[in-house]
Amino acid sequence: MTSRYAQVVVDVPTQQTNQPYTYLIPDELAQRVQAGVRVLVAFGHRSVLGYVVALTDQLPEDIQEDQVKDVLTVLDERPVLSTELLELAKHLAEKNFSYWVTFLALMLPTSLKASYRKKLIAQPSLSDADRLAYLDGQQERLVKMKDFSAKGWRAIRQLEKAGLLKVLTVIENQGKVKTTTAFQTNPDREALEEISSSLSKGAKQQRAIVDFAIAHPGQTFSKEDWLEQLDVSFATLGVAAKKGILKKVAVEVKRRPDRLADGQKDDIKQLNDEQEVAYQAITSANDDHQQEVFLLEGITGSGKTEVYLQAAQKAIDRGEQVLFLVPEIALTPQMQKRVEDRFGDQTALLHSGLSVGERYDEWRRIHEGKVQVVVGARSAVFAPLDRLGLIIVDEEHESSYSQSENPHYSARDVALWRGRFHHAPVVLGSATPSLESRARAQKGLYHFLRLTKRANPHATLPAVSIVDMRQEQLDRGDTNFSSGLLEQLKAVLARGEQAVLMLNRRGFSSFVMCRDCGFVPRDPNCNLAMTLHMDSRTLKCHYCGYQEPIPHICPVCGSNRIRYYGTGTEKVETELAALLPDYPVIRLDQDTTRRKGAMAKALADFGQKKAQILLGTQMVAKGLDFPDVTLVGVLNADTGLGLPDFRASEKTFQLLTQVAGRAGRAEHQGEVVIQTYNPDHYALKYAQKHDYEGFYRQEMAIRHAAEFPPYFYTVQIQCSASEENQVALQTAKIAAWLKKRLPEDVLLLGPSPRSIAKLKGRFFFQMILKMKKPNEVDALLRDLVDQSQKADKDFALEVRRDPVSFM
DNA sequence: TGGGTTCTAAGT
DNA sequence: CTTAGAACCCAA
Repeated sequence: MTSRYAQVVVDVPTQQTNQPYTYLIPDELAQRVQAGVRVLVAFGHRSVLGYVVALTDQLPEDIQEDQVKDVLTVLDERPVLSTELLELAKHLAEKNFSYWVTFLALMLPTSLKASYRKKLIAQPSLSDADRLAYLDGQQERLVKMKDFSAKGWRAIRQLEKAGLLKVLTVIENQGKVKTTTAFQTNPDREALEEISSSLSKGAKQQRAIVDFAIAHPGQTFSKEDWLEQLDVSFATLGVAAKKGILKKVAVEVKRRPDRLADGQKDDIKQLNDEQEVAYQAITSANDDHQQEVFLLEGITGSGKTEVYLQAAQKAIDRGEQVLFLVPEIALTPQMQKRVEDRFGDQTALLHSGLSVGERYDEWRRIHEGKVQVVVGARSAVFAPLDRLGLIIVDEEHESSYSQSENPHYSARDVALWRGRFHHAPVVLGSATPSLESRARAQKGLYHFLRLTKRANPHATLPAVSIVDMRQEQLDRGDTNFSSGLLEQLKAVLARGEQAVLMLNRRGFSSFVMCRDCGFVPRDPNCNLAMTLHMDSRTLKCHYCGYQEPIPHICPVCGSNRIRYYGTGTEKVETELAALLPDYPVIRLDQDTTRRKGAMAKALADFGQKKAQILLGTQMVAKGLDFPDVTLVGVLNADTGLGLPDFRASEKTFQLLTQVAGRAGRAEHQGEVVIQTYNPDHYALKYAQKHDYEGFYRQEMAIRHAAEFPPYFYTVQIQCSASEENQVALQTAKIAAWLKKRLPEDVLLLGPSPRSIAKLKGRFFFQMILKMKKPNEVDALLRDLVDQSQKADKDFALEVRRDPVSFM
């Protein structure tokens, strides 16, 4: 029994259209209209793409039968979105102050997104002049909206009204299927034998083809296979096709992203007792089909990956699928390789580095159910898997899991949602869990698992030393290399081992620091590092807007060496070349890795020991595993601490722990040198001792006292416009409007300008709300978003729940 | 979002 | 009085 109506969410991302509309399903489309297919529907005075979110036999109460229009066409043979994803999109739109349709579109590969075209068709009485002007002299023409001005379109509508022209809306399906030429053998044996007998004696190749065809009746082989198997040319195959021995056919080939697997099976490693406990816990949760979330806290090198992979294998063995999320796939090539080695062709890869075609094909392999494991970055969390049995979120603390542009969402939260939906266990893994997750484990909301030993029993944790750069500067002047680090570096190089040097350059933010005592000016209200604004010659707090002039003398020690802090990899490279002229350096930063594949090449070169020194930004901290690296140097641990963000200590601790984990992963003892102007900072002290738990306790106490997450929830309201006065004024108005309506226990901080007040010709202001209960102000914020949308066009407002950074 | 309607200011 | 552009509104 088919339904009468379809509930359709139309591709018009606005507040007043953020709801399903009811359309009549015409009889001839009854079989094809299902929940999750894309359709073309008439909407207002035009045709738009829509997503069928449900089928129904009932009309909404306030809608009359005669108001309902027909579904015009169906674009998909089978649903592209499952009921799970339809529901998830709705949930995310509500939670993140966005639109249902925005998330529906986000879940599909770009090639399935709507691309509207107009088809102009000349009618017989159209004048030649008009035909030339609008149709290039053709009978019909496909055009985009922007091909004509408003005036042009008005003229076209006039012609349409006069019956001289027809205008149709077309939706272009951008998903192009790639094909290759193949040849199918004639299944008719008798016909083949007849052809065989008619061949001349000299036609040896044709005879070989016929014999092969008789041996493999009705089978299809790609042209490459033919060329290889029979050693014939493409032209010969063409002749065979003409004779009727073969049939030329087009076969679909799926574009695949580059594989890193080299055909070697990744060995299944013996789990140690801690790994075994974790593995058992995760896989038995899978047995009961109870939804459970695991926080797997394991020091660097403790073999979390092996636990993931074996748990994944178990899920696959019982016919379930695995979703494996990594922060940025380009930065974790070694992880990608291990998954591919272990699971081979059952794996699909999804991330932003793929071409549109590759992405579309990988998505379709998943959609067609040909894949058991999906590895990917943030957006892969929407992979169309319908038998999910395990979700892994590796490095769960990474901020790249949160999308900071519209629509905002956190892939980690989506993973938890999908885990609940499928009753599948979710494993959040990290050496340095986010405080939020660790606190939930503390409360018993997550099952807490710990790996405290390195998986390689011969590998020990590196010895970490902290170098006070204030003293170094006094002794040796302005330098990026302390004598201690330089000495150790020379020793490592002499032994033929390798070193990783990290220059911490997080964000664009700049701040002021005293070179003598390490003092960083902080604002008196929030105790956060203030950001340098050269244009106004002031320091500003980005939470509360407090500002003061740039000091010229350090208020603590009286030194005049208090100034802007920041340095680049290039500068360091030059200094390094002067200090150690005989050793080549591989540089890894945004400049050197912008080109596709440049990163992988640099890492491969380092792996083959073409250079002994790897110098880079934070990206060297992630997931690299080179056995000969025995020294890690952090040139400036402080930059992270100076960020205007309450997470500054947490991020610094995570980064230091992570980069320290690159040293001594095999038999050699590793060493880590951290250079800093704040040698007594607790984040550094705990990183030195490899003590995450200690850091966690101290940081939690600080967050509690300062009323920050995870004790409080935060919402960021960001306003922007092209005129500075305009934003300032509007934001102040909104702040006043909010203050009147906010419940007493919700705190409003700001408004204040962002650290980069002007970006791409727009000015930014922000406000922060702090509250005890997560959803206290949702209705109010929803209201605010609605109103701002209707107001001034130039003025934009974004609401971000639990922002990862307050830059 | 886009297309229609309506309002407004400039053009003949 | 006509016309072009901007502002506003609505959609099953």
